[in-house]
Amino acid sequence: MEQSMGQDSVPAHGSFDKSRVLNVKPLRSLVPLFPSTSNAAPSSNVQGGAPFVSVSPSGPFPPGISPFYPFFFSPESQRLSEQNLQTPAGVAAVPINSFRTPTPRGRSNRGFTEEDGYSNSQQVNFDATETDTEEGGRLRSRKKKGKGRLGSGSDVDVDAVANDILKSINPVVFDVLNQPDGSKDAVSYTLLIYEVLRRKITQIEDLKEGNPGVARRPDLRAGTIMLSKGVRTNSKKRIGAAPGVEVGDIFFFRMELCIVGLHSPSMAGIDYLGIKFSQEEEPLAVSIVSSGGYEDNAEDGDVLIYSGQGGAKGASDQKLERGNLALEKSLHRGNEVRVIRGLRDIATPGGKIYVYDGLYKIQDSWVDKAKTGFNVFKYKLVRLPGQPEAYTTWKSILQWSEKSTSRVGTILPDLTSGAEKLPVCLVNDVDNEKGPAYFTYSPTLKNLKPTNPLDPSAGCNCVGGCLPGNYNCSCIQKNGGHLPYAPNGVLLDLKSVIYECGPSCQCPPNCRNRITQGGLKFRLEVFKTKNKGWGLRSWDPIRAGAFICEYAGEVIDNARMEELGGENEDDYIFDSTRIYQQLEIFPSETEAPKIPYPLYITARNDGNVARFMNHSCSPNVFWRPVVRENKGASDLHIAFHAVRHIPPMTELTYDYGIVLPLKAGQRKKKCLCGSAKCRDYFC
DNA sequence: AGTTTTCAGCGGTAT
DNA sequence: ACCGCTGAAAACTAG
Repeated sequence: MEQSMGQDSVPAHGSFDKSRVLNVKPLRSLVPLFPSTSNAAPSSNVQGGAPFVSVSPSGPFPPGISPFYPFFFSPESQRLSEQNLQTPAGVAAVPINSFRTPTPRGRSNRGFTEEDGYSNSQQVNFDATETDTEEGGRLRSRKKKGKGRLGSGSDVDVDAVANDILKSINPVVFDVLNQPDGSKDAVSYTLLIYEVLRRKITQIEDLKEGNPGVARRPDLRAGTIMLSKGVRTNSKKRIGAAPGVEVGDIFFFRMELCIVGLHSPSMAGIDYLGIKFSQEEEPLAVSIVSSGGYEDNAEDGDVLIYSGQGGAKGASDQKLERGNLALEKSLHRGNEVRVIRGLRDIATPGGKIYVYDGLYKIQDSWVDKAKTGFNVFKYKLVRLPGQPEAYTTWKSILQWSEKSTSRVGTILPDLTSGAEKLPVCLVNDVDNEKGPAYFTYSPTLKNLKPTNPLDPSAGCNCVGGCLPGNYNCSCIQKNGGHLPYAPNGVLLDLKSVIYECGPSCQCPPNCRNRITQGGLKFRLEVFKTKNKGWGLRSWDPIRAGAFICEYAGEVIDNARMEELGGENEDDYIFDSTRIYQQLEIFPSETEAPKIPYPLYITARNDGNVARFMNHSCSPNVFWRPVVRENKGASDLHIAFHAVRHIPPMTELTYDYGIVLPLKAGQRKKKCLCGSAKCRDYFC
């Protein structure tokens, strides 16, 4: 049964209403910094040349390319936004044509030179004419494909689109990627670009029905394109940590490990330095992926018994060669080996998740007999001390799932009192505070006033659900001709407004165009942070683009909004009119966000988990306006999605944005996000 | 749940 | 240039 979408569901059943939690003043990350005065110029707040710009995620993309996340921007638009730093709202839009302007050679190439000595065939060339190496590669892969995939012209589409996407990346990004050593930014950019490519390819493939039986692998296609164009980081194989990849980082595809330089083989479990490349006399192991495919076992979280490779699926003895030899040599050498743990994730259907578990050393090796009776090499790896928790966090969560009592610091097992499909627990393991201030848990928007339809229609008629390629679907039309979500529900592209199906549509609740209407999909918890009051995090891994929650609360009008400034300040306001700093590299656009109309929500008295999300200048969550058709009018909601893959127990944060100009009496808050790109305050 | 099918990087070896 | 190996991943089959 579908969860009530009513406007005012406030579950308060039983004699004790647990949704009213103890009365303690919430802190969030709000510490008043300085009273707003007219000359409190934020000059010192713009660090690292990152301007506050008004960002519209819909931007000058060529036809057929819908931008995915707001981190692509043409050099032209970037220049404009810098020029218009002081008046972000008045920036002129970049004409679509300007996108097509050929990037000057020197510019587009400057990110990739031969200085790493590795990129012989990796010089970036996004021009329509392909390089020799690229041509060769494509011919070769065609040949390998043989009879498959005949006549589908999909390669042309994909390559053209991929080139257009890569061309639209800010050259500054390539400067970062081109550093011989990786960095957090480089890893982040690489993965974001990969997501864009992969999803775009998914979308293209999604459109053409047919070709059943042909394994479409957008993950591999995207990876290949990036590797061939040199859009990657840590391309030099090395022993020890891969700079920019942090212990605990999660990945959903083997190709992701590859492009960030964590583990280069696309399939094999052991990565090693061969004799040729290293100056060494012997091969040395660099990293392993432990996926449980062999008869491995782990004594505890810090010890791993890893099986060697080969042996023809257990039908013959393994030999001391390749990866096995490298592991043996590394045992004697005592060098560090990166370990990636592959896990089966229940939430990800049929999917695996890879957790970077940090550096290990090989302590022992022996020959074992497999069940089939053949020889298997075994290696005992021990985790180096002093590294952040990673794999053990997953094991802890598994334990909590089995019996909730084993979790220390639990205040409430479910602060929603059943209002959500999944419980949201309340935890404090840092001090004695018993919970945030009173509020009523409400998963939906109250006081929602459907307003003038943006694009009048009676809703769609897709009785069986909206499907890609159905151009008769009015909802698909409003989204520019395709569904905004992938089959697994992640947001595929980032228009300024997402048009979902609504009450007026004929499609069922499980329609793929109703992703934000199904309630929580991840087990979230509200927890006490060390210095920012209460915060929000997830027990489950969250993939980039996944829907997390909407901003619930009471919709208020502009007049009421004015009252809430100054003395009566409301720390639980969502204000769609704020100005947002570009996310990381983001931003693209120069026109203001095209939200249909200003939306103000207060979650002080009524709200959902979103009210606990703290601000960060380097957030891992972003929001999009969602419009749903409702009896000839439009409902507007705010949906939060993951910017990138978010490991379990990582705090969820979004950019609160800033108010320009500050209202009378309104104060700026000292930002405690601690990110390297912190702009010191927010509103 | 198992099986089948097509994947793509990279070390090693042969040109 | 090729060969061959490989703890992938999706789709399909069977139960």
